[in-house]
Amino acid sequence: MIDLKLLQKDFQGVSAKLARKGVSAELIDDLKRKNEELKVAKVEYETLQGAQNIMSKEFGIYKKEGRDVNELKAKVDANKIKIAEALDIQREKESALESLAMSIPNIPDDDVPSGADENENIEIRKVLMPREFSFAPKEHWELAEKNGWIDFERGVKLATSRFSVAFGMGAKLERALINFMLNFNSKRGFEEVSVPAIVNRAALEGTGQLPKFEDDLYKIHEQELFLIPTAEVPVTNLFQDEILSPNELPKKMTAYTPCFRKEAGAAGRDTRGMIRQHQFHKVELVAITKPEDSDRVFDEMVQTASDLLSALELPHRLMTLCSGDLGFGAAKTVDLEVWLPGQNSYREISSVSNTRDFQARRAKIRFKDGDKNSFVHTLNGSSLAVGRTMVAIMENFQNEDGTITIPKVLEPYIN
RNA sequence: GGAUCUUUGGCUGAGUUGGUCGAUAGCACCGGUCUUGAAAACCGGCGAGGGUUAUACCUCCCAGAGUUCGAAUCUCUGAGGGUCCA
Repeated sequence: MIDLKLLQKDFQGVSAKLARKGVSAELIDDLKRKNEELKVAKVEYETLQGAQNIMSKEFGIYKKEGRDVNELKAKVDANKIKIAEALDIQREKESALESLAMSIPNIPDDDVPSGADENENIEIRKVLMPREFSFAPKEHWELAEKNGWIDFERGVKLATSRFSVAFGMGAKLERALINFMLNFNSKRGFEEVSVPAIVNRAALEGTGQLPKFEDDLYKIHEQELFLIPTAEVPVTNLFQDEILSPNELPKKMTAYTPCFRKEAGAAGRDTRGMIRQHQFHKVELVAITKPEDSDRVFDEMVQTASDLLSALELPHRLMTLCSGDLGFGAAKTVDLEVWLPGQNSYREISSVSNTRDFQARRAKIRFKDGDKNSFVHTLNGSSLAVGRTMVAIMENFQNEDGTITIPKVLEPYIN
């Protein structure tokens, strides 16, 4: 959630920054007005409630002294009606403000380039050059089926489209990658955690998936629970509503979970293969830091993901997302795109974001900052999306006869 | 699934004949005295959000609703936890 105090203080600045993310000035103006209206309503209610408290105390004293309370009771009863009305108004204003505020995205960092969409993202650097093929490289779905690694039809049979099944070496490779990634991240100082893949509404509100993106989530209706779209949700919310001690920061964690996404807005995109599945595996990095440390940890996370790709000998490039391509909660994002020779293009395989205090404010994650309590910064990044890593391995390590060489670092995990 | 108990500030834990209780105490934590330094001891501080220049003031004792002039304390519903019976 954006900082309403900051909005009140610097309306021009905030709305200018949000404009870069495509939020209209009218919306921000509306937010500001709703905030002011709530303040007025609160003062009204609190004044009445204060009077009520005083009268109630008097009432007790009157009783004790045996004085007549009829007149006081009449006053108190009259005031009570006004309080009820004032409270109704306050609640109305409160929910109006909240539902609007919760749907406003985070403010992008000043150094994020302006742009409308992914075409205006800026390349930071390329790491490892794509190999030269002496034959026409195949796409991964062809290789996957040919080697018997992935069965797309049976996934559809079991569930619906965009589900698949891994067999034999395909399944082994998946498991090897998860283990390799977790170990790699652990060595970089990220503590391994294992978390639920089902969470409640509060958790998803905390990280920003709700209330706005409910259509993208699988929901268990009878219990108001949701399948997680990313481990970012449970891991970040681990500290929801907590005040952390400064000496336990930064908290750096890594978690493997399955992820579930409806991909509601992606009809027709990547319908073949395993680039865009409803269920996929991912190893995630999450960090909780003091505000002054988040830039440093952000770089660390980007570097970790990039090094992971390098260890797997996968050519990739780093992209700074422009303002228009930035996710809802992100102030800054670097995407890692892996080279796919079969598709002859770079495709996203990891996305590292700094949300600053946006999620912390929603999830109420704070730390003792001297004598006051301040919001932490939260960061998240994939390292990596397992399915897409398998795609990258298949396409980059394919041989002319359609067989696939396993990257050296994974050998100990396969055998 | 049935019965019963329970849910208080980081933790433990008072408070349940409704009214100076937003709340006792211990531990932890922070500051100080003492010490070469540390420990112990002693002194002081110590829940959160809003609001204010700062006070005042308002809200929060699992969540929600109710009774009452007034609820941590009473009633109902729900959620979590314990125990017993299935």
